[in-house]
Amino acid sequence: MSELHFYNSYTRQKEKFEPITQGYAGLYVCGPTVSGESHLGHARPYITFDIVQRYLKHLGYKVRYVRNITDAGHFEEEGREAIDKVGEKAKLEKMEPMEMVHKYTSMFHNGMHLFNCEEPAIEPTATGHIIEQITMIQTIMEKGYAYEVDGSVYFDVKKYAETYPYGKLSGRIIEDQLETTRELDGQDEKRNKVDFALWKKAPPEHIQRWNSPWGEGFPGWHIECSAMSSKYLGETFDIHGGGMDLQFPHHESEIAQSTIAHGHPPVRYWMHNNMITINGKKMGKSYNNVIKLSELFSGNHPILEQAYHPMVVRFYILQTHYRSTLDFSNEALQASERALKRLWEAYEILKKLTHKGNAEAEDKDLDNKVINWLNECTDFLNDDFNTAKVIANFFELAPVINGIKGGQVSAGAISAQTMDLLKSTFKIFLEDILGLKPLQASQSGKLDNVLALLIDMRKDAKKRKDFAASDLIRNKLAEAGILLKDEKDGKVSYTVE
RNA sequence: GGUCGGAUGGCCGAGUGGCUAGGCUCAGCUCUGCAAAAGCUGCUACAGCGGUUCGAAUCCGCUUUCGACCUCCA
Repeated sequence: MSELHFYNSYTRQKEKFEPITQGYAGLYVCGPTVSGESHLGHARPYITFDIVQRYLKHLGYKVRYVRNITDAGHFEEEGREAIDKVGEKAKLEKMEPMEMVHKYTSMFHNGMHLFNCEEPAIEPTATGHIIEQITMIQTIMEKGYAYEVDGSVYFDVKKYAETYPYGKLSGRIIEDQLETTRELDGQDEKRNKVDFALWKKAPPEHIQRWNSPWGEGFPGWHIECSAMSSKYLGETFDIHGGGMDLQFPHHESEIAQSTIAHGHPPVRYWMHNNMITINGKKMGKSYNNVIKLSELFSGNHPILEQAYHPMVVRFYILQTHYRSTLDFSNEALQASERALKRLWEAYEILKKLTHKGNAEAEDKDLDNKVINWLNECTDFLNDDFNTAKVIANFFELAPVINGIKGGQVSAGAISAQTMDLLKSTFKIFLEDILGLKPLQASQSGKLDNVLALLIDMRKDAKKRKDFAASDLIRNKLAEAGILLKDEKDGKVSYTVE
């Protein structure tokens, strides 16, 4: 595809991306609730939408990427008592809510940094936008779609559904929702089970509380995203992203709130990433099967056979299309680790490769293949961000690069121009768009010098046919995580584990 | 129970009507003092049963089976 198309969850089909304002793209992604540490499952949306954001920029759009931090009390919609997740956890940890929120926000940021996810342009917090949320709730009340009961305010979904397509995004039928209602013995303040809270009265023990026209309380979960996205991206913006599990009720509610408050739907394109599963089950708090990011990176978890580098995890996620489920296993991660190492080494070799021979390609057939593999990468991303296919093509190219270096492929097989294209495309796709980095930082010159000495000593030993000595050097270095490789031309290179 | 989505080779995973992705593993070969790395070659799969079609992993139906959402969830 020559233009960007991607799957719109709202219409359930792939659509061509046409921004509201030519040259600009607004992207809102539901961020983390910072009442706990992020886990592997959380990594997926942020890596997925990092690609979206990076690719839009690559296409020349000026992107405003907004990702919120939920630092105000979520509460259980159907529970009889409002449970403030942030406040409850803070009490458990004997911390001020803000202290705890700061702690987990920092950890989240650190994780994102390790994954090489670019920072959003704006990262608004729910607690920083209480006024905006109250204002929006008031607007909805004025329009007659919300009602107050004893200090809490609820959105009237039943009334909304009479005029608007409630349930379209998540494929739900309002009547079913109403019928399957199991009333909670009249203790429920809501007119209908389907109604959701916009504002919740704070019980006395509740830590996080703000003044409002309805008394002290705290905002509902859904309203923060509506208030903040419209504030920073406008009443209608281009793309809203998040995990599939947020489709209902979160995103459905966002649509309802914004539609009433602003008179039209808020979002042009909805995007949802699929879940990461573990043994076929979604990774999530309620399943007790989460692997926290710190555990993943340290290997400190019963399920983990080893530590996994953040880039390996990123690569592993990108090898699967974002709308497919992705099952965690040590085997899969380890395969990704080997694959990434091989690919990256080919890239390092490519950087040092200089074109030899005629400017014209000696092997026209190969030259055309290479050009085609490179050009296809754009088509793949244009077709619903298919990073899996992009990566597959780079694995087609790796043997060509290694072959040129190893002499199996003639140095002038591809044209000088193709060589340049190869180099620039690797850089643009691997680094800029896929956001990959080498597994370890480049080594200091000091290590180079030390190794040069050892390599020389080993060379001498080999000359004397003292293989015991040469193998000793190689084996000891290998134990230390430094692998020597004897190149064809007599040179010796090394890689550090 | 309702709604929706899957089931692809030893493992992971692309793929929507013909041109049999890719990765990892495994085996053989080349290179090497031996290795490692790299290269080459091989392993040809689409849950089952029907149907549509000249032709289906890909479309339709049924069956089996797994999962997601319906409550907080990325």
